[in-house]
Amino acid sequence: MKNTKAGLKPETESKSRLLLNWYQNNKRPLPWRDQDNVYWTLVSEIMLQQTRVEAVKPIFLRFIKRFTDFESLAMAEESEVFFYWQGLGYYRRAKNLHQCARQIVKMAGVPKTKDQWILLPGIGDYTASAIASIAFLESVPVLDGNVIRIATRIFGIFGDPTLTGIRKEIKKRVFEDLFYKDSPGDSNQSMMELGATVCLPKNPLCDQCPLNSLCFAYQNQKVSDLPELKTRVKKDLISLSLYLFRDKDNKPVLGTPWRGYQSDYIFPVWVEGEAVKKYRYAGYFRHNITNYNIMAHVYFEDLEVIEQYQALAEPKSTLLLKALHKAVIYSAA
DNA sequence: GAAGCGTGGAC
DNA sequence: TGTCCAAGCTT
Repeated sequence: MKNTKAGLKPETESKSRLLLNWYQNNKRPLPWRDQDNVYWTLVSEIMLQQTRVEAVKPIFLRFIKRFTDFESLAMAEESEVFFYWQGLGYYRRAKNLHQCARQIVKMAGVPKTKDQWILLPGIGDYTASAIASIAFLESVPVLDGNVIRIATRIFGIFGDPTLTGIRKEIKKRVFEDLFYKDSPGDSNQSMMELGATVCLPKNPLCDQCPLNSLCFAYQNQKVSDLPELKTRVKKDLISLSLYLFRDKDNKPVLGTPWRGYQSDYIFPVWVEGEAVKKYRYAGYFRHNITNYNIMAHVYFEDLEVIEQYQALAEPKSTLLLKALHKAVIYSAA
């Protein structure tokens, strides 16, 4: 009855051990995985917040090539850090990561424990636990979207997982049954890897799951009913005017009179007095962000402002790139 | 506790 | 095309 490399016996082995064994045989090779580089671990964990692995890969490689370590990142200008963040969204993460590097280089040494990491900007319970367990082997479990999904299915935990009570129950069951305390880094990654590659939100690959014979949802036909996530609020469709113009310093600017959105990186604010300028209408496009579906109408001052913008080396949001594209198409026609 | 915060890919 | 959503954090 010895265990083979193909798999352990579900009847006799703990779930945490089964999961760890599955992970060691099935983990994806990732640029930041098994590298013993705290800086890389930090950068990857921040980039992976609410972002898919495939989207992170190329940007991570470019980022660490330009900013090779904490010192290199700390010395950089914020605008250049934003530039290398293009395509990931949530630019506040880049701002906080940059600040992390600047704080860390001033410290006596790199933080080690979860309690130390969580004090840094943009690092919450999940990220602090992930770094401490993966880079320093601190025995602390993580609770992210993947872990919540696999745990609610395996144990049959119903109810909104964002509620404190449900969350505590998930955490308890994970700690008791899924987390392998002697191998915290790999154990945490084993739970997340299962959620990311097998226990998918939709159409999960249950026949490939090492825990299917022990899974409540699979055994009771409840896989598509868990986790019980609350439905999102319906997004408002808004009409928005975007203006490409030069400010008083002759610098190209994207302006909008709308102040309903709280990101001055995505929507630079309207400059008072610009409304008196004459604009040409280039057309419209759709842009969907988390809480709004936007119908954007593009106006531009003249052809020169478009050329100036294209020559500008500063980072451009996707919204700005779309607006520029629309103006270029119009001009060429 | 709930809302706000981006982007690109899958379907 | 629209909808969903992916290794969360902050206020």
